[in-house]
Amino acid sequence: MVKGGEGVSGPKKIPTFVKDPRLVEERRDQIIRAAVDLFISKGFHKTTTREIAQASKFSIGTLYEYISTKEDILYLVCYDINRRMREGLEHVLGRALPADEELRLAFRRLVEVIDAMDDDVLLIYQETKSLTREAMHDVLAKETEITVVFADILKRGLQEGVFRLDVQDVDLMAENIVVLAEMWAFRRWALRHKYTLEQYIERQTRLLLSELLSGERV
Amino acid sequence: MVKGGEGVSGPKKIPTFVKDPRLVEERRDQIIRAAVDLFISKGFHKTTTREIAQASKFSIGTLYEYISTKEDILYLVCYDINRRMREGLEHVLGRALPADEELRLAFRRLVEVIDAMDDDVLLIYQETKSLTREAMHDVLAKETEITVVFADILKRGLQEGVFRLDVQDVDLMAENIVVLAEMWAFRRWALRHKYTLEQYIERQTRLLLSELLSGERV
Amino acid sequence: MVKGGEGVSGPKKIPTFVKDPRLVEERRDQIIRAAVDLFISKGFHKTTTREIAQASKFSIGTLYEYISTKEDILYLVCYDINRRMREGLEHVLGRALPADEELRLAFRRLVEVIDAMDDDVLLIYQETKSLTREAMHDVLAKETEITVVFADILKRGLQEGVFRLDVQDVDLMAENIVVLAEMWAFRRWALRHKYTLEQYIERQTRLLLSELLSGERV
Amino acid sequence: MVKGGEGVSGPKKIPTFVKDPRLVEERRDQIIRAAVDLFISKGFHKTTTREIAQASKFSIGTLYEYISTKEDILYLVCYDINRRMREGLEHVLGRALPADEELRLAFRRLVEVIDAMDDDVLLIYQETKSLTREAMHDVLAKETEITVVFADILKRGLQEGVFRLDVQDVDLMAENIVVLAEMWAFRRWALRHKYTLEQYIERQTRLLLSELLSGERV
DNA sequence: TATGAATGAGGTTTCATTCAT
DNA sequence: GATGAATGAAACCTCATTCAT
Repeated sequence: MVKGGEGVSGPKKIPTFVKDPRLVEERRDQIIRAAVDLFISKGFHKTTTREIAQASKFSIGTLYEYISTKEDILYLVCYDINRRMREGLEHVLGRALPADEELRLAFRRLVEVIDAMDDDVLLIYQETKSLTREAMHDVLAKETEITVVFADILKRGLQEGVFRLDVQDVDLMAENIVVLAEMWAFRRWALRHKYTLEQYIERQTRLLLSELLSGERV
Repeated sequence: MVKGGEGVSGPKKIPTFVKDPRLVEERRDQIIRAAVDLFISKGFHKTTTREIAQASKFSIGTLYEYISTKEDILYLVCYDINRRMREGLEHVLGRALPADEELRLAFRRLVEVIDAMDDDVLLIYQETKSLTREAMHDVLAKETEITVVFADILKRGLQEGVFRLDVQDVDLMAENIVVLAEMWAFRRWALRHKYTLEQYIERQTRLLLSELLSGERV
Repeated sequence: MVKGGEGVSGPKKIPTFVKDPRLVEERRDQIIRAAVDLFISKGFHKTTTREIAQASKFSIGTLYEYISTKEDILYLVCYDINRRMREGLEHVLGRALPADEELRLAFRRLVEVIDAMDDDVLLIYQETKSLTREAMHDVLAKETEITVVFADILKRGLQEGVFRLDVQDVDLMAENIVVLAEMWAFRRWALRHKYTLEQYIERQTRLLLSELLSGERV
Repeated sequence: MVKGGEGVSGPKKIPTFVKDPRLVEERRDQIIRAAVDLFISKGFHKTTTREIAQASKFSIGTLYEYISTKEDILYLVCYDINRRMREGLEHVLGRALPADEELRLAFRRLVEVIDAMDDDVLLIYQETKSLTREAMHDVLAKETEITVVFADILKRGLQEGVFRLDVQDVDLMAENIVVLAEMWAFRRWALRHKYTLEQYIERQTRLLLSELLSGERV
């Protein structure tokens, strides 16, 4: 028998033997919660499926009812991390604010979210390459959504004349912003003992805006 | 019996059975050259020691005369990558240039070096965590040297009054610069199809200097 | 993940992945039966785990579901040998006999048991030292039980006035008796071509009792 | 080229490339001295030839000039141990003493020698089986010499009417005596914390002679 | 739907021995 | 005679995955 079910938990359909989609989602959440911790502390390759099953509180057999490959679990985990990052950002968007205020707020929020899930962000950086090409694209696409948020703010700021920035640099600038936020996670070994979270946010914001606002001191 | 030789190839002494240090260095270079390619294409965990031996053109037994653990190879590789990055940068330093000129040059050079070894940089980002704590510190220390280069340029620029920058932001700015350079490697999936290397360097340089130079357009 | 099951097969708990204790015991018996023969004919170190798996009629993977180390197998084997020796002796104990009669009977029985499992006894002598300190103590403790049997008989004989023996020599004498029985195994190269089993038992018994019975010829 | 030399170091000729017999003997002594300690502490199988070479203070290549197999080293070691035991005994023989006095003395001496080299005796018990059939016979033959010493004393005691013993039991009794002496080594875990060396010798001697001397208390 | 025992390919590492120098 | 680098078969053990119950 071939796995045919269509448990939905992201763009990529992972085969399952189980018919009830609700059950599939619930179980996969258990798997993700268990696996993310293990991947963080031991890395993907050094984590065994047995360990994941055990931490998920079901048997190895049951685990394989809901996924077909260990790599599927990595996909679920990576996708979920990016989803959580994206959703964490959502919170502060959509309010009717001046572009520079929204940028300030969104950047702060992003760094805060990353701070709260820094191990997860690190995991993404380190293990994404273990995914299939297809799965990797899915994960990166989710990541791109975050960049787009900032690109949109920048564009609006340009239109509103708040930012001083060549229009063709918008995308690059958005990319920079996201990377400088994630850097709080992947360079924490260099940053944590020099700055507090608050200091980091403030200084990066200052540097950033000094670049964007027309010449004035921020 | 414990491996006792002292083949020098970085701060951390890796035990070897072979007594001739010249030979040790030569053979370890072979190992590094072979391993780096394999690690890049398959990842550290999916590369087998046998493959490394084969690609190094000697037997598995010989391989283990020069290292004691597979992880040693990863250490050698990571250390070597950072060394090459650092050395690539060296090239453009020490000329008597104005700080902003030197920064421009150094940044350009760093991105060029990273472009030439982008796979290697990616490798560092992805596999460093597989090292022992001690080995990891060694590797990160080597990486820090690069940041220091930029911090020094920034300090000089401040003293010379060329840069507009709060003195307490120097280190953070240096860190930013290095990350924005390395980003060319680890975000290449997002950047390569938007910018050429030249475009990337120019735009990032522009953004960077607009931040540092006192209000003037660059 | 750590093996956590509790398959009982002696004082020392050997970890297993398998949950059903009945199965664990059954499979370990298979392992013991297969391993003891191999250890006898090739020695512990020259026997490979694959050979043990093969002789146990299951795959190497299955073997490692029931033990965690090759040394565990040696422990199981050694412990089992001592158990069998001890149980073989049990047979003749507990009848209401005069002390000298019981001693005669117990010694005869012990030598017979040892004769039937002489290879096993040799194995104990040769391979016990390959065990961990803890495991070794377990095995030696089991061996001590046999000495205690004889010490008890001697004590009773003293109380009943049957034996002529300094009370402080009881333990040493018991030790001597067991060693002289086991000697039939570990000196067989010197003894087998001079005496039959029956001759050996009779002569040793005679020498022994001439020592213990008060002056009379036996 | 085939090893052809005839370095003499016992009955069994071990091939060597080296012509000078003096050198061969000297070097082999070095090997034996180094190897015996290693075998005692780690066992024969867990000791590597590299370790032996290192402890012998010459290179692995040189080691193989004087032996042809790791097993040869075990042979040299075992043979040497038995030689030393035999020679230790020699010391007290050949004086014109009454048989019972000589027995007393010889037994005491044997236990003392064994006490001084108890690890070595243990080694013999544990590793002899790793020898080739031929080599093993050589080693056991050397051991038999010790038994013969005691058999001779017993025979003389019989002729002189000092001992009460069936003549056909002489060999068995001699064997018993040697085993009870060696037992001080191979049962030391059970004996050492109950008796001092002196107590052990005295008590065993008493038990022994009570068996041999005609009914009198000793 | 859930279980967990069974599988075996394949991973890392060791080490006795050789042989060119 | 001495050296020690090179070899590669083979050792122990792991673990993703299956499938009968």
